[in-house]
Amino acid sequence: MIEEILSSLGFEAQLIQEIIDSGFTKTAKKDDHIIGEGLKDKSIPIVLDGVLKVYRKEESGNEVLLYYLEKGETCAMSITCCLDSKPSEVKVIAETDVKIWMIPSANLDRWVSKYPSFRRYVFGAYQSRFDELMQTVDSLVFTNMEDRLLKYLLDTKQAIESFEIHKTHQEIADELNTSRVVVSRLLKKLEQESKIRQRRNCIEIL
Amino acid sequence: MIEEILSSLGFEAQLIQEIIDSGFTKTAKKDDHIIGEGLKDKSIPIVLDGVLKVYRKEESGNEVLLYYLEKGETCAMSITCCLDSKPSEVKVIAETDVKIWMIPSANLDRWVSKYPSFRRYVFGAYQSRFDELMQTVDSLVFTNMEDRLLKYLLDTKQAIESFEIHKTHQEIADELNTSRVVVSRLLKKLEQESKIRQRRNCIEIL
DNA sequence: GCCTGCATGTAACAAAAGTTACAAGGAACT
DNA sequence: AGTTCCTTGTAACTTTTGTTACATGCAGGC
Repeated sequence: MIEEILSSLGFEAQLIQEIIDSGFTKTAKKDDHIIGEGLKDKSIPIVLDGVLKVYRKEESGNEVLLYYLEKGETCAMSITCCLDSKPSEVKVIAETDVKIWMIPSANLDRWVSKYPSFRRYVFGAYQSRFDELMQTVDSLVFTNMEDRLLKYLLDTKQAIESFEIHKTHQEIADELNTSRVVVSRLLKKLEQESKIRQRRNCIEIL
Repeated sequence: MIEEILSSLGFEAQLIQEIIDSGFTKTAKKDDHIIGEGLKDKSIPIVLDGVLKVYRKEESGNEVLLYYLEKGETCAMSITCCLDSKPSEVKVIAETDVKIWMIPSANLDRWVSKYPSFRRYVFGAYQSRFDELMQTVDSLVFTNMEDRLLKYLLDTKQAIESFEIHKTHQEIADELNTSRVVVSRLLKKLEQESKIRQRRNCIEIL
């Protein structure tokens, strides 16, 4: 499985071998912490299966969802954190049960130097994360809460590959850093606009 | 001057020579467009002197200041944009008169592969930009407009290395994507709190 | 069936930010 | 000095978002 994914990322056979020889699989259950909370693994995660979610954390405990990481993707944050040995103020949580390939960060520099495909992958990862962050900024600066919520629902649908999102209003409020009442109010509005349908613990995207 | 700066970035002598041989100086006046508005130079800018500001742009014309780039810094966006040949939705403007060293992007991949110091520089640039973006996200999600404005003033003070900021309320409102009236209101409040002093066209940080 | 706990709905209010409109003050120019 | 333009101040109001408090409703265990 790991070979398949690495190969689909365009990696050279030799690089694939090196990655397989030096890394290991890690599995985690839904809602497990992958990064943050003191877990400063000196490793870069590549998602093999499932979905991770990346949060920005504030000292005072507030947090907000930045973006999802899907199959084949990696956490650009982790790369620079590892290279710099800096603790990051992000938190990574398993959105579903996940399988992750952990690459010890010691190899990174050598691989970037040696393998064009790895350079492409790493720079591509940065590009994707920048794009996601920019979209996050957009929705924060330029849109109201209703549109932000709708974008969140669509992003989630995309990440979990399902039209049914099993979350409570409180959980959604936490990810958007707003309050449950506001989420309930706006979901009701979206329902009246026939963009979603609601059941207990479940929102269906139409 | 360019040697001095490149050397202060920790670059090897040979790399410095290559950069000097393959790039060129570009000067721009305050308020000139460096990137955006169709200028898709296939080049990476390194700031030699002065300050650049990087905006996020929306289709509908709205925009918001993301961060400043100071001496020795580069635009991480440009790097990935060049590597991917993707048009970016950012805009870079000269905050002061500036001198910039332009590196043709064709050399990037080779240098990243060949020079450890260049890898460190590029990854460091990404790290810094991520950090700045995270702070931008923080001020958007977790703080009110007054604190956002104060952070903006302090960041600006830092970038231009002066306690006196020569901008109108309207200009500040544009950079924060809010309205002039709101800025005037909050600046008055900050003045009453003795955090700033105001004169026409000038805000003094206390 | 009947608790109990969690999830959702809703009203009423408060605070923050955005909008419109107009007044007033300074600077530059004739 | 007087005119004009740009900048800032301010009032009054609307809209959006957040808060508090309480009601309703559903699901699972006893």
